[in-house]
Amino acid sequence: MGRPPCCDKTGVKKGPWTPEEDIILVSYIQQHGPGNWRAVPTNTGLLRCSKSCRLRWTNYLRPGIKRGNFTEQEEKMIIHLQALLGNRWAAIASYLPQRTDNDIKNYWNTHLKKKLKKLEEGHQGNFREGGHNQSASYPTSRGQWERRLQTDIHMAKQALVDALHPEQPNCLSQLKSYTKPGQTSAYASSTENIAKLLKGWMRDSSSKPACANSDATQFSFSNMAPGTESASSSEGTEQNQVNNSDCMELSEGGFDESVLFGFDSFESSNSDFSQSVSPEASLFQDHESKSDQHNEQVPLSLLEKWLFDEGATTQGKDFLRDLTLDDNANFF
DNA sequence: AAGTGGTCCAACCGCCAATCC
DNA sequence: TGGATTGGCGGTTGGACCACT
Repeated sequence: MGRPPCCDKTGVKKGPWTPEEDIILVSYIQQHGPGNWRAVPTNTGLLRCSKSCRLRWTNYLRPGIKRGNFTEQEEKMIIHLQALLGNRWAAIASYLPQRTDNDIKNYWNTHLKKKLKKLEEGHQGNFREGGHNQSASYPTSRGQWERRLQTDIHMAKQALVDALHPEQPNCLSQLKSYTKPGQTSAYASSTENIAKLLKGWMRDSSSKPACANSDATQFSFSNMAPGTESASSSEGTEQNQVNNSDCMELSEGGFDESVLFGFDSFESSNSDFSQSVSPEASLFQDHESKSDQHNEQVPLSLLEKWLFDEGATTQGKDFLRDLTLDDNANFF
């Protein structure tokens, strides 16, 4: 009856992953693609639970993950999606495909919660200083509450529109926002060893015939390439922060990483990566890419559709309907 | 230099719906 | 059909790191 256990509870290694384990996992996924996690520990010999392998892949090794500081736009988007969706980090992450739900959750818990709390306290403090006893957040009468809600919705609407329609920054400006001067990415430093270990192996793999799911598997190293870069140069911490698919021109390496890792096709193809994010996000991405092509932006309708389909709260529906009717008209 | 407290984040834990056999 | 298991998710933890005393 049922399936065999995914892994023995005994003899399962826990704790931080070593570069060697990463290499084993990534090379396995390169050959077989992500999925069937149950088979991963047994087929690779990794002393890890299948769940641990999946988490390591999705949160760290998966291609297309952007490391480093969150941009202002991402921050805004998280704040307002969190307001709309609650702590549904996976759903929120589907709108930020380069970020993992874990990253977003961590960022929310460590940065944004405090930030919003401070703002709220500051807001309340101002009210108290001004002689108001009521909480700014919770006006007592229904009329006040409704006015407050309308104001909040309007503000949220505006900020979400801002977040969804950033002035597309170029790579260098993104680069600046990802990394403070002198800051070293923990990811980069931790993957540096992986990169060193991978360096020779990847060159070999580039000459191997592509396997059936080569799209996905070549991508597997897209987020490792910066480590490779840093391994071969004395600095390059800023480069480590940059999403390679966005900023290939930053590559100064001796070989063409875009060819080696298949960056060119990464964003636009029907890769495993795009399939691995939610259908909504894929739609979203698809429209974003189309928007880029036509220099116009349409993602709001998709956000709206998704929330409607998800059975979002009536408030959310009203908000989005309002958003679509009002601000889209203004915006486009 | 050592101790302390705060911050950050990778990884684990537990729950649950979906899937398998 | 139903129990076992997987895969996905959100919450939480533990340790590394840093600033300050």
